[in-house]
Parts: sequence; structure tokens; C-alpha cells
Amino acid sequence: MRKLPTQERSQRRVEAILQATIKLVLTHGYDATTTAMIAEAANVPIGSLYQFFANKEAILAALAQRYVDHLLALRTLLFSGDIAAIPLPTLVDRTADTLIAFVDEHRGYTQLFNHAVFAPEIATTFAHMQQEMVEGITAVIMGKAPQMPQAAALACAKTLLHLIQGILPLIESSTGAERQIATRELKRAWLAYLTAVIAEETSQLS
Amino acid sequence: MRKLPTQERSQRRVEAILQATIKLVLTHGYDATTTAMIAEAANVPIGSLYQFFANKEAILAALAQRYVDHLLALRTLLFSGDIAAIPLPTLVDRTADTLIAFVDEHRGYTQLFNHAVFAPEIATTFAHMQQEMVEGITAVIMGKAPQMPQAAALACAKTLLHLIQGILPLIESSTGAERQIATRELKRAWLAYLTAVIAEETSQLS
DNA sequence: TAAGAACATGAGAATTTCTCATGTTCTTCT
DNA sequence: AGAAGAACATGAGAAATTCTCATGTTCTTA
Repeated sequence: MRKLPTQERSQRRVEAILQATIKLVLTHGYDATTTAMIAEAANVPIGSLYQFFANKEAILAALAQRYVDHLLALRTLLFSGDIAAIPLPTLVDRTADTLIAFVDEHRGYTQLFNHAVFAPEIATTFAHMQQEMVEGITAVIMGKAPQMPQAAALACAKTLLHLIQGILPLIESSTGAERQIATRELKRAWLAYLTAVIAEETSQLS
Repeated sequence: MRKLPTQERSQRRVEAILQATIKLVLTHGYDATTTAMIAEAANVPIGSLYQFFANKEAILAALAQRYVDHLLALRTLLFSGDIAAIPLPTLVDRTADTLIAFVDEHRGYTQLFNHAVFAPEIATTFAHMQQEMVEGITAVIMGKAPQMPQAAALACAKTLLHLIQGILPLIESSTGAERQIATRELKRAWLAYLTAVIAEETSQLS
């Protein structure tokens, strides 16, 4: 962000800009959302928008940063505790529910994540988050299967992360019974893959 | 596309514009790639660009349409043949390799797909493709497990599609040994999930 | 080879992004 | 409290980008 808002009034404005932006971009798309529209919707003059954001992309970058911060704050919840003592299905269940709750509370997260492929600044924010997540997941896998080679756990963690990132949007965009099904399938895929990797990678050892 | 190029010369120009666009967008991002830069890189005057494309997004939409056409042309390869006779691991192996070859031959496909979340026009193109793919995958699943309820096969197909879409970028962006590993993990996740679904959904029946 | 369709071209109109000079409000310090 | 400076507000318009269109050329068809 170009300038951090220190006063309460300007913080509310920045908040309004962020909310207006994600709302407009989700409904109209990126190109169709002009900075004038954002300023209008957020009830701020266009100049105030550029007081805090260098450009349109920077608004989305700030949102991405905020989402990533919130997600990384969940690391304690996701990756700590007595991993070895919790059965794998329970672990998958809890973690999946936590992530689903996260995307529900952070509308536009998955879209922002995908949008980042053509927005280099935003991409680095998510790349950093992914690195952190991979490390956390690797640690959890090693906790469940101490005999597994580190390299195998790392590859598994990366794959699992992408698997989740691929399926979460399916859950986020569905409701009711359809959502229940999608949630069940995410957990099923997650658990089936993890179980297979642990079985195969540990049976190979003497 | 605003106007289909009928002459050979203009077809080459449109081709040059498409290639220049994906190259620039992949390296600089969407916002940083101006239509002037595209015209420059494609060696066409700016007016020729707008002869065939209504706007910047339309160039990416045309690329997306082309990619989707090529992908749907693979349906025969992916979904036909004597499915029931081919062992599941072989089926997964072949299909994965086909898709990996596809994304290698269509650089920018996965990025374009993700970019579409904030580009409504492009999104509809991919949504149509996904619908076709889900139908094809559902048919294959029913071919491998005729006892499975249609609804279960459908949910499985959707999940599988998103699982693949999530992991493919990981393969595409890697090379050498890392790519071998990522490929192995995609197939492992794919097979583990499919096997689990088939086992669970068919054992519930009498 | 005439006639019309398709295409080429780039100056500049239209739109959108973004700045900045000026004025106001808030915070801090004595 | 009151002075002084920092933070913020504001919108006209400068700068950048998108996109058009009138004019000229090349291609295709009959």
C-alpha cells in the first residue's frame, strides 16, 4: 500500500475501497471495473483512492495480502497440536472445514488467487503463502509418517496443496446439498491421496 | 472475434497477435501488457489489431476459444475406446500424459483458465468446456463402475476435473526430475481418489 | 478486368488512469 | 490552550491507454 492509513477515518475509507473493489470485480470482472466506479461505490473521491493505492492492481494486491495474513494466522489451528495422536480422517475433516470456513469468510479469495497468474505483484504474495503452507503440510505428514523420506513428504504436500486449491472453488461456488457433496468429495480425495502416499512410501522401506 | 480473417495474410497476422499476446501477458502480466505493445511485438499496426479484436480481453478470449477447441478435439482420445477393458491405472496414466502434453503444447492454457475468473466472457468459454469434460468423465466412470449411482459418478467427475485443474499447473511449471515427481503425484492422487470412490460407492449397494 | 469485399494504416477521439496543488482535519508538543 | 506539523481530502486536468474511422490498398470473384 502506498501509504498506511493511521487515522480511524482513513482506515474506514480504505476498508470501503477494498470491499467495493472485490464486490465490483466479482460481479463485473476486472477490466469492466474502473477506478471511478470503485471510488463511486466506496463513496470516496478518486483522489483518496490514489492516496492509498498506487493503481488498480494494488487494491487487489492489498486484499490478497490481507487474505494471506488471515490464512497464515490459521497455521496454528491447521498445523499444531498433537498431530500423531489425531486419526488421519479426523485431521482431514477438521482442516477441510477450517479452510471452507475461511473461503466463506473471505469472499473472492479463490478468485483473487487465480487472478494472480497474470498479476505478478499479487503472485508473489500468494507464492510466499504457498511456501509457508507447503512447509506446514510437510511437517504434518512427517508427523503422521515419520518413516517417510523428507522428499516424498514435500512432493506430497505440494500436490495436496494444489489439489485443495483446485477443489475449494467447487465448494465455494455451491450451496445446499450440492455443497455437502462437494465437501465430502474434497475430503475423500484428500484422504485417499494421503493414505495412498503414506502406504506406498513407507512400505518401500525395509 | 470481431471479424474472421479469410485471407491467408490476415490469418497470419491474427496468429502473430495471438502469439505475441500470450507471450507478453505471461512475462509482464495483464495490466502491464498494452495493446500498443502487442501490436509492436506482432509487427502489425494498432488498427489491424482492432480489425479483428474488439478489445484486449477479446484477444485472450480468442486464445481461450482456440485452446478449448483443441482440448475438446481430444475427447475422442480421452473418452472413447473400450474403457471397461483397460485397467484403471493404465487409463489414468494415458489420460494424464495426454493432458500434460496438451498443456505443454498450449503454453498459457492453465494461466488463461485461471485468469478467466475475473473475465466473464472468457469464463463462459471455459464453463462450456468443463461441462463437456464432466460429461465425458462421468461416462468413463460409469463404464468402469456400472453399478455406481449416476449422481455419485457426476460428483466424482466434477471433483476429479478440479483436482486435475489444480495439479496440472504444478506439472507445467516444473521441469526435469521435479516434473517427473509432480507427474507421478498427479497420477497417484487421481488413481487413489477414483479407486476410493468406486470402492465406497459400489460397496454400499447390495 | 471491373467491381466489390476484405484488409491495412495511423492520426486522433474517447476513455481511463493517475497526479498534484490547495485546503482541511487530526495529532503532538510545549 | 494554542502552535506547528503530519495526515488526509478533493477534483480538475495531465498522462496514458484504449479504440475508432476515414482513406487507401490488396485480394477475390465473376
